Amino acid sequence: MSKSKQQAVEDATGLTEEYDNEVGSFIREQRERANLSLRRLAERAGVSNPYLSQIERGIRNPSAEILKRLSRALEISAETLYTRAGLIEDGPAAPTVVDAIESDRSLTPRQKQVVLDLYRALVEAGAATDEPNE
Amino acid sequence: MSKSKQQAVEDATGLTEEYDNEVGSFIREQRERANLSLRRLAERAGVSNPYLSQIERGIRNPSAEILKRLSRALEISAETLYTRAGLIEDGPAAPTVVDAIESDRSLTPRQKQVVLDLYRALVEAGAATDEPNE
DNA sequence: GCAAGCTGCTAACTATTGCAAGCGGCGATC
DNA sequence: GATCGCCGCTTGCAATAGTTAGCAGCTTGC
Repeated sequence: MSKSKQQAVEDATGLTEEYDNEVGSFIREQRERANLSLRRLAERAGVSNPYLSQIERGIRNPSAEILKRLSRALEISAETLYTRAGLIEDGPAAPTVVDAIESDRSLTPRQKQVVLDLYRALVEAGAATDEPNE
Repeated sequence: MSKSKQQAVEDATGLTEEYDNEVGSFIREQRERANLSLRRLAERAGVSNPYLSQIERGIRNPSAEILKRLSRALEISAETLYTRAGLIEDGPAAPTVVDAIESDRSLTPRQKQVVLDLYRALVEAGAATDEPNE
């Protein structure tokens, strides 16, 4: 092959370990959003709690296996976490909230309706009064 | 999950689909399909060649970072490799509701919290009492 | 024959992951 | 106000990821 792929090598060796620090804070964010203590999430994911603590603070760089368990325990897709960790180039196409709720398995149709109603109500209110941007 | 059938050229490698959940044999197959020697792929991916050898034979379990570099060097998507490595579930285990809400653009962070709280509360309740399906 | 070039693999080593044990702090119950 | 339980964090230590150096085999050319 031609040497046109030097960029890839250079990129690969140069490396991307600079912005993987945000995985930790992202995980912590998701954990707190789920109202889980560090220990509870750790147990749920099958990871030791000190290690999770270090992951969240960016001290340790978790393997994909650990990330996978954490994504499961946090009920977010592994792709999202990998993207956040810089392990996947482009993020997964964000599904719409409505689609996601519709295809969810842990909710009854009635419950879906409730969540959807709330979601739509908030969107309506937000659109009328305030911009989503923080 | 049907794999691509671009096996028009058989290469007489005789490898075929022997791989199970192993990433290694899949990587080796892709490498040979690209007519790359082990050393060349290793260099291209920025990995040492003995290590790549061990990965291909399933002796070592590569981190996601290494998989990412290999996927680039092989010019296949990282998702494919991760799925092959069993690091991404293409199965139903990952509900995307949380992701969808998280990445939604029409909600403020506060509103997201509200919807997520409701969603999780319903899931919890549903799990505790009655499942919508199996 | 034999050196030069490749192929993939083994061995020994270092660096990092990931864990168990244990720390001090904070709120509740007695 | 001591004890219990949970919180997150620090500290060593075992396991393993990933390295460099070097092995044997197999061609090609001199």
